[in-house]
Amino acid sequence: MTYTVKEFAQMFHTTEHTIRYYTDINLLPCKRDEGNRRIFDEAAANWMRGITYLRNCGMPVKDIKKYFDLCQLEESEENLLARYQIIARQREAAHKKAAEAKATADYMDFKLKHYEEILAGHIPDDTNPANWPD
Amino acid sequence: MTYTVKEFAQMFHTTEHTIRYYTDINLLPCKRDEGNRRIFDEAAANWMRGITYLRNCGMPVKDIKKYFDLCQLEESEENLLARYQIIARQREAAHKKAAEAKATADYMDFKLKHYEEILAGHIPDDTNPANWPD
DNA sequence: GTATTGACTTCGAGTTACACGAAGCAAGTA
DNA sequence: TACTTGCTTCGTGTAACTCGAAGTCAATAC
Repeated sequence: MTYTVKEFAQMFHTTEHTIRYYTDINLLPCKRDEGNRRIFDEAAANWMRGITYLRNCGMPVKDIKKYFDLCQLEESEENLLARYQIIARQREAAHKKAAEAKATADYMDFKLKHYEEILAGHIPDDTNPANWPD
Repeated sequence: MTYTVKEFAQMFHTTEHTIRYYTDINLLPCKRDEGNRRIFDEAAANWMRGITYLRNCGMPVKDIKKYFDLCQLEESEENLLARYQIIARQREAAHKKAAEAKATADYMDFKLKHYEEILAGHIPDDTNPANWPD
């Protein structure tokens, strides 16, 4: 099973621009068909999945590239440990982000309810941000 | 109670650069002392809290500015409804982000455990991203 | 058989949201 | 008096896209 740029972008909920950008900077490997068009296979999809998760951790593309370079080096205890530490750090970052995102979602729930109260006429419109609660 | 740029940045876990940037683009209001230095008060802190949450929703600073402009306009049913809809949309975005961040954190947990298994010698090193599981 | 359409290509410039560093001023300390 | 600290402005740099122009190529429309 192979995919075009368009299909690949849809699979990962991103844009064709981004996919091309990743291939151009050699972050995402791809082959070409007779017409020089990019084609992606399952292996590329696995790379892309990894990229997506690491980007969601907030990891810069340059660092992801370095990590993938490590993954493709000959295996050694040192190399393995280095990769382990990278993943451990990114796991930490991911949990931090998740907690922050949860707090934001909770606050927005509160905020929306507040607006609904105002709209229902139960409380006055006090939405000027200078008056927002702590 | 008033705050300097440095204090304000620390309060919101950001950088002085960012605080100055926000004041420069008139997103965050601030006064000046006799020495022309920025000073922030509780009202500014409330603004900044709002900015922080809305940024965490993924809202662009330009849109946040527009929202704050609405907040400071004369009150009307139309205005109120417009603000309500903005907040509703951002609440949606926040929940989406939170779910995504949770999924990422879960995946990174799995990934780290996988590495720990490898380090413990229970399974071989199969970390080449081309072999990552679906 | 030509024309048009659609999907891809490259390449260079633009955008957002900061990040950084130089150079300057003002107050406090050695 | 010199130095340090902490701010100031201003202008450039950066990351990760994002967009648009211009070209290629194959398939369908007339």
